[in-house]
Amino acid sequence: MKTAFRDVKEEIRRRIVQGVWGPDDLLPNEVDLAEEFDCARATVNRAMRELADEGMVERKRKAGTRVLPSPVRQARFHIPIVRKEIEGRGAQYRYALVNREIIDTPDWLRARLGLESGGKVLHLTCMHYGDSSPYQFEDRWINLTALPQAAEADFDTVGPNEWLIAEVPYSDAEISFSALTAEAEIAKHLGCADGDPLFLAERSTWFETRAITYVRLVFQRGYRMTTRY
Amino acid sequence: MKTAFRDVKEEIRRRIVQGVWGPDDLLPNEVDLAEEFDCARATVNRAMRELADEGMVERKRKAGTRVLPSPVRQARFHIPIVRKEIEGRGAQYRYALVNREIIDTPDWLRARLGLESGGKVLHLTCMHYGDSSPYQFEDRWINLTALPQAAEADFDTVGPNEWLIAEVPYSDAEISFSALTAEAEIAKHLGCADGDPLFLAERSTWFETRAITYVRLVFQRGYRMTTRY
DNA sequence: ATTCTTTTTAAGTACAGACTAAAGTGGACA
DNA sequence: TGTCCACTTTAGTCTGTACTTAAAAAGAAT
Repeated sequence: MKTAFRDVKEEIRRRIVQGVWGPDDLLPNEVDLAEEFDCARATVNRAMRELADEGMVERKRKAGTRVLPSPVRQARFHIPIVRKEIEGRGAQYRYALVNREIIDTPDWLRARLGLESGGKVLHLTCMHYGDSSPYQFEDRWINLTALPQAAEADFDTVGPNEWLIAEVPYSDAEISFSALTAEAEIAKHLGCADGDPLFLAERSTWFETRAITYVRLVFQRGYRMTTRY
Repeated sequence: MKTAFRDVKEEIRRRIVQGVWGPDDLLPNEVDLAEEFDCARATVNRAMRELADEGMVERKRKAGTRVLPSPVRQARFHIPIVRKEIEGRGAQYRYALVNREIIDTPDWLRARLGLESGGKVLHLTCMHYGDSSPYQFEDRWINLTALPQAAEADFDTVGPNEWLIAEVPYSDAEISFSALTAEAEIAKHLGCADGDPLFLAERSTWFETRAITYVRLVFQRGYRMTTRY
């Protein structure tokens, strides 16, 4: 008997999985379960709290703990750093800056990041390769009002992602996945056909309400973002 | 002072965000932090454990707790039940069965689900609508060896997803997102143009190592799967 | 110097007890 | 009948103590 709370958690999970406690059923309260499992209430509490975290049960004061009807409500995706992802596959990582410009912040970007009008942004486009074959196209916009030092940074050798990680301590972010069609330029960069369907990840990040960057990551053809749960 | 552990957690998070403790830095140990915050070690432990869960720090016995270099490593996505998602937008949900057939399990499906050869599967295609406009195309395969009762179920009125939730208590799953091109049939169902890029979610589920179902969910044009963290 | 062993340190877990805060329940009252 | 408030139940949290375990560091043996 190594970790009691894990055992309790797995036993409760087992009973839910096997239908002993069906959807919307109310579980026994913590005191009773603690007695049944012969452990402290805190132990049962931890087990059930983690099950609630995972979306398996719902807990409310006084109302008790009940089994949620839908099997799974959430999945965790690990958002990889491109270089690590490529190296993790045993391939050689290569980065290249395609284009760099400083321009007035376009309206669509101001709207997306919630910016005041009038600032400048650094617009970078770059490519990430694995063993010389195109892996990801990066279209990056950095808010120079919040990060003026980005204008001086050397993005010829260091990718903007890694530069930002080192420069900005931490941030809130919004990420979304969707699909898009490769048009001429992206098709050329990614070495796919014009019109191919591509997987797109977009991320906006803020540092304490100040918008930092917005990025569009277009993945190679056939890319799949996968997770188990 | 309502919840001490939350305060501790937010203060630690603040220090990391603001760079007081930078990437790869070692945090003070639990005993010291407990003294600083004037609380029990268990309280600090809970705060740091949750930060570790969120991917902000890494904890190792003896080695202590250190700040992880990359700002965010993971994002949680809520996988919605189609009906709830549509109703949540205030739209009227409608479901329609497009096709139903029972066939020998195709090889690609056996490979994907890790099945023995020889069984039959129920293949369903259906549509989900919100306010009469197409929302999602569902291409569902149910393993009749594991779930023979599916052959008798009435999928004219109940969607396979909701039927499965009620029938199979719980399961492991693998989910992946990618992009695909609308070909004629799907374009017709989803009311988009041939060749449009569409967002695809695929999910395989198992119940205690027995494969239950594989489903391809093709979303309406322009669908975005979004989360904040 | 290298490898093995022991020690030490910091996190991981457990528990009993206590108090808090929601949220149903039911009764008093208008 | 309907509204509101006191009561009760149940999860949420904190504390202090104790013991366990992993792993780094230091020491010992080769």
